[in-house]
Amino acid sequence: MAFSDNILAWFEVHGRKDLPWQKHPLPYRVWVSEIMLQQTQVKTVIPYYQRFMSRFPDIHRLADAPQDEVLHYWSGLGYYARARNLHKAAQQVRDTYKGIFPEQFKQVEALPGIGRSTAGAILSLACGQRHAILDGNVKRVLARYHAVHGWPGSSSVLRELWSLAEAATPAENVAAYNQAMMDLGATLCRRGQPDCDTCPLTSGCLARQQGVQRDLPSPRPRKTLPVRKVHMLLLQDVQQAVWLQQRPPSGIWGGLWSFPEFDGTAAVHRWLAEKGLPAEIHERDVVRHTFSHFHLEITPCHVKLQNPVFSVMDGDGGLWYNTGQPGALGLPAPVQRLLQCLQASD
DNA sequence: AACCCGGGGGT
DNA sequence: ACCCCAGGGTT
Repeated sequence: MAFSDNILAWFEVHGRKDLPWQKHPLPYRVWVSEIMLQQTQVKTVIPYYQRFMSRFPDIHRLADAPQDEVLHYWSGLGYYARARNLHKAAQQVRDTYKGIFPEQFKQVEALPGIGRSTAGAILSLACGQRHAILDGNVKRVLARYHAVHGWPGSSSVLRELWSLAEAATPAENVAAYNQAMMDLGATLCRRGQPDCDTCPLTSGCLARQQGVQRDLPSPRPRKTLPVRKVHMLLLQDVQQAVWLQQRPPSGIWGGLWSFPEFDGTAAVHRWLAEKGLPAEIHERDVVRHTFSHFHLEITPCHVKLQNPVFSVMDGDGGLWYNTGQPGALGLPAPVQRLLQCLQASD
């Protein structure tokens, strides 16, 4: 029995077939789901996907929306470049392809945020074209089945896995096969506790035969993360609105709205003095937020204004954010948490 | 605290 | 070809 027949037979019985993006798998819906699923698990994605699709039901609605609103619907998912690229790509599809998602692999892969695996996933799942995919789940299944050692992020291992993925992809039923591989990796061939006893590939799995399934795929080489410290000014006006500034278009939290940042308390005092604002700062407990490549230690500096602000504090790309009637803006997860702390303490 | 993730961009 | 970057959730 061929590898793919085994997978397909398992999928018939155990595969997930009623995920929101599987009901009417148009390219746009599969595209949005694949971008959300790139760094995020299915369970987390589902509510975001539902909200996103009800606000942006088609490519035109997404392309025509302001970026702030796209980021608003992405807030909390992380990796905001995904949302910025998705938005930009929707505009490219609108302007270059009259709003119709292209069905040529090269054209799909050329869209921002779509690489080889995502292009393959969209065109196989939505259009039935034969393309291999290689997301984290498929990497894990293949690395174990063929006992491929080494970190999948290195170019040699990645090349090997792509070659195995291409070779395993059947000519027929590619959509079911690709979905099945992702499901198998997500539900049975898990990273921590693989359920080899119920796996359809158990007899041919080399890692299982060698008893190394828990060691594959090899983990990424780790470095100790540096710590960056920052002071954030939580400036609250008489109506409890909070001053937020938009971050630069790229980099951490690109395009999202956050508190003004400073190197230390002295810099916060200087900023307040420039604006003629009172200088009574209440430092809160440090909040630690971990990124992939550093820890961020945030010292929240709470300042509550007693008098209405008459000066318009523009020119800073800022706004007064009213938590009672929140606008449609992108907010990073720690900013949302700090805003909730403020509300709770009122 | 360590681990996972698909793609973009710089050198 | 080989780095680094990015943000959450899960274990």
